Amino acid sequence: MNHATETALPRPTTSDSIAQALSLAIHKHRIAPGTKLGEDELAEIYGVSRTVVRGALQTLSHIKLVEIRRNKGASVAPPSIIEAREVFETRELLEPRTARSAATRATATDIASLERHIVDEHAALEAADPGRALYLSGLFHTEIARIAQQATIAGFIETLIARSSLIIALYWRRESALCEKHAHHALVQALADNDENLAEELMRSHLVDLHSALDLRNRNERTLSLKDALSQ
Amino acid sequence: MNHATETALPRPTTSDSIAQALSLAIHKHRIAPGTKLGEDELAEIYGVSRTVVRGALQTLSHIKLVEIRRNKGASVAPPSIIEAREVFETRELLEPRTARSAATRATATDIASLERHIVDEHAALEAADPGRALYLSGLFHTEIARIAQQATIAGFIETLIARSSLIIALYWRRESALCEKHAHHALVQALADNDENLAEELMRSHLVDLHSALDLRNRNERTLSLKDALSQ
DNA sequence: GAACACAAAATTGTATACAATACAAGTTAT
DNA sequence: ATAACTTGTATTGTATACAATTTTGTGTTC
Repeated sequence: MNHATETALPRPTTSDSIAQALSLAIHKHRIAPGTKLGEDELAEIYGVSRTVVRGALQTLSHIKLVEIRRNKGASVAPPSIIEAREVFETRELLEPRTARSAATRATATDIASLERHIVDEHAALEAADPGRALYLSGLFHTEIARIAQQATIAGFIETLIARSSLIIALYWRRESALCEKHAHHALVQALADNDENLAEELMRSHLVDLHSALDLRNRNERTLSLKDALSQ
Repeated sequence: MNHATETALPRPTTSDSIAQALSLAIHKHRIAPGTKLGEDELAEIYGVSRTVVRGALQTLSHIKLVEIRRNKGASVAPPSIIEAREVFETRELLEPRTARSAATRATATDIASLERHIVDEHAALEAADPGRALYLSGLFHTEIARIAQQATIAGFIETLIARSSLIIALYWRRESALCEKHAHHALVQALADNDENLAEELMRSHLVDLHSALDLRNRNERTLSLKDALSQ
């Protein structure tokens, strides 16, 4: 049914590349929480068998980006308010400490990489592509975790950021702008100066800002759900 | 070649139950790190198709209990020294805080459950079943995370404990005894008294004790040695 | 006897076929 | 008209078949 099949995607061969593609689409808010992810549908879109799609969906379910219910299939996970609180509380526990480690270990190359991220992020905002901006914003945090050289914690943070994307899709208050530009920039400065205390504190307050920009009283029933979102 | 009689098999039907069974066997040190987990072999043992086994292995690889290399198959993960340090550092970051929350929230039922765990643990030790004792010891920590009512962190801790089991298999120093009985008991007491500070501190020192009972300078190759395997 | 080349076997990756379950529509009965 | 039941269709769960890759074994050459 989807004519975009040809133009759709590079050439994902393995489950992981499909998981990656789906993850990206979810991060960029091209697929909304709750959207059904039918196996046949995805198999056709990506030009592979259901076997491969199934592997990808299982991978994504492990990081709680998708929810699989037995005999019911997979759909993009819609985090509850409780889960949303937990995710941000956990981020507030892990990331400041990680930022501190990153400040200790950051090299010139690392700083350059982070600054490039920020430039891209600004470009996406100017191009009125908030989905991409959000995705890059998450990548920024992931990158800091990588710099901290704690692969285990970095992995946890990565899943928390993925879930944050879903949470933002559901609970973000329109009123509050994505005013992170400043926060990220200041953070990079602290890392460049190897100022551990400042980096930790900046990260903490940045996360608190993010957290408080959510409306965790009731869910935004932003509707949507068309699979055409996948035609990159 | 192992025979089906070795591993206990209730009646696993789905991937998850097989993952559970394998996970248990690994926790109990019935399967050593590095052991190859052939798909056909497992499929025959559990009486299911490779499809199902594959799903189980993928699940276990997500929590880093098994390692899957493309076209090479799955084997029980052998954590490196670096990974071992990371895992315990992360536990030392997460679990004391979690114990604090648990102290706040623990109910009489929770305490009873933990005490039952301890009794089982002692029983396993008396029965000279160190594998089961180790498994129950991990379950004790998992249970505390559950009591703390932070499902997200509890999930992280669960995977850390699973990996700890592998780490202990590789790096545990024979000299240091499993002297946790006391530590666990004191911890339960603190939880029962809702003494948050004490619970946090006890958990912290307990983890430090565990950590220091590891020899993280070079890998113990005993579990992989052929002669040991054949001498029994 | 060691090293290389190549063929055979075994194992994993992927696709397809079949079985089981859930969902929707239509029928009948009260 | 509503409720319960039945049947048909769509979707997921599992098994099998085939393709691709790695590993193993053998034979040849130096």
